[in-house]
Amino acid sequence: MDTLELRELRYFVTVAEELHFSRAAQRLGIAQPPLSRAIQQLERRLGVSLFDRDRRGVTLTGAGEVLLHEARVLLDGAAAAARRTRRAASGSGPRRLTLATKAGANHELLRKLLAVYAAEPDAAEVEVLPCAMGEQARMLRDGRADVAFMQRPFDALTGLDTQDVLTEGQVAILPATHPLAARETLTMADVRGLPDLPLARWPRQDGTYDPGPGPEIKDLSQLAQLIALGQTVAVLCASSRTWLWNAHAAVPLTDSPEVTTVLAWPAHSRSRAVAGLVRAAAGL
Amino acid sequence: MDTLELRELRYFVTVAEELHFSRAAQRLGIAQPPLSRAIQQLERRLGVSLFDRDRRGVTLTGAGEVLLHEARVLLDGAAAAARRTRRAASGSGPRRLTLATKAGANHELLRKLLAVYAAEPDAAEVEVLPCAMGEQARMLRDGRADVAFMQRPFDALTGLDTQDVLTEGQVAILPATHPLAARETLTMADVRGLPDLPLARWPRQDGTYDPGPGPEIKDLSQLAQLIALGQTVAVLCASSRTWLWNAHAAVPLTDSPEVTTVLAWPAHSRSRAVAGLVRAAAGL
DNA sequence: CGCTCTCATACCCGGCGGGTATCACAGCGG
DNA sequence: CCGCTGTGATACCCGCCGGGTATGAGAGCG
Repeated sequence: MDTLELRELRYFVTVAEELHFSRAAQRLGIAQPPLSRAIQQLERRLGVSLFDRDRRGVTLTGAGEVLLHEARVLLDGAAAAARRTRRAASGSGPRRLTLATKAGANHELLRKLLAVYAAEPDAAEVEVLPCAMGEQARMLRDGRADVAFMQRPFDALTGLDTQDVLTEGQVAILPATHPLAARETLTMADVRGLPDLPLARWPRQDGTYDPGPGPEIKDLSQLAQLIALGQTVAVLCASSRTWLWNAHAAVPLTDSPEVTTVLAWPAHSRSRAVAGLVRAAAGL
Repeated sequence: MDTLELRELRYFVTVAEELHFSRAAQRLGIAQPPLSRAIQQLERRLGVSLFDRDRRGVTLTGAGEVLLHEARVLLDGAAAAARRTRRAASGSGPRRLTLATKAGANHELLRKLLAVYAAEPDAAEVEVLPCAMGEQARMLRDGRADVAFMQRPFDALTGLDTQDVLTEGQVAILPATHPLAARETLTMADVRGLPDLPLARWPRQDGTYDPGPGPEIKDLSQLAQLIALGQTVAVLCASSRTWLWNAHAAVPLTDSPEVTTVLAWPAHSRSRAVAGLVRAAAGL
């Protein structure tokens, strides 16, 4: 019948990644024949062929590609479900929330939100978990966090629900000694392609960087250091001013897109505590 | 270990719904003892107790509530994954798309979108599937449709990604013979609480209706009929004008919230065809 | 033509998911 | 106070299925 099992999906994903039954079996810690059989069984159940095994190797069919993606989502979801359940049990209970946030971003706003929320009658205890650059989305998706501070349009918000909290412009952060630091405003064209000061590069979702001359940034303290040393410029949202050093200068950009800080949570969350926090955020 | 299995989750959900092991076992078509054992095993695996079994009945623990919700999402996801995989295989392939749309809404816009998309080099064939009121979301979630026309803020878009297509005001649709039909504009206050003409009521997500004097609407043809008969008024987005009868009159509302028609698709979709359609929609 | 590398097939075994019988316990009516 | 009823838990057995090993069947290749 219809009754997919996660074990089969785990097997399938491994084979689809390796495109090689023996290697996949090895990675799974089982022998090759049972793996072949499991995949055949899955194909029979779905009534669909997932791999083309012709001479010279195994390839995914169209349906296989679809299932590969679906299966990954499901497996991640299962791991998240387990984690959320464990967290709900282990002391934390529904009376405790974990909020993930960018390491260096907007403690003012967060403080205000937490203060407003704490005033609610049945407010949960909120644990704030600063995390690396694009890490919040993963935290939410895999169940380690209940809610997160993120930024549109930078962060990938797919599959998350959001509540806008604050919209603001961006500023260029440059060394205080740089000639442009004295200007009242700048344009993107001004900061892009300064021969002496390449624009810093952020990691994309997958952790890679697009090519360019600027340094590859891993976290804010590193960026701050590099700017102070006069080695790079960065473009950040205006509230980044809160953590600037003396050696930094922030100049508003007139033509950069606006950045909206949002509170984000997994689309299917039904936690009362999250709902309360969102209500508080909506009222800011 | 960590290795949840869907069979266990199915069992768990059934017990959680029945709050009674014997009845749950009956519904599952197995005997009670294996079911008890399966649940115990699940609890052991998670290291969490999911039910309180004291004298007089079984109740969910906090962690149990969390897992119940997570498990339902996962099981729905698994069913959707199977459906999507089968659809991807059965002829349709990635070269075919199913678009769900409200029965009577905005064929103009849809025609334009389909025309623009069809002009793309590798456009897929699009099958349009008109469906009942709030049905599109379910269609997307359970894998029967790839993409849908929906409306904000009416439809529940949780867990879906969207591309705005058109924003417009709302109009009151009333019998052509009604005194207010001659007015240039109306306000919400005008149409709410007309003694002779109660406002039509739409189903909510769960299929229930909020209380009120007006008739409970199931589909547009029914609504059109009732308005023509002079039995009700409705508030709809401006593009509803396309399907009006002679016996209807549409009068713009000045103070009703704007309605945005959006193209929506499951948050994790990676289909090239969907992406193409979204691109076409973005360019409208 | 064999050698090798693939995945599929054939076959066997042990564990686990399923069943039946029974227990332990709580409420309850006599 | 005592069975009776109905709950979930325990004990035990069985058959199937997931796992293993050995081998087959093609395809490339020296």
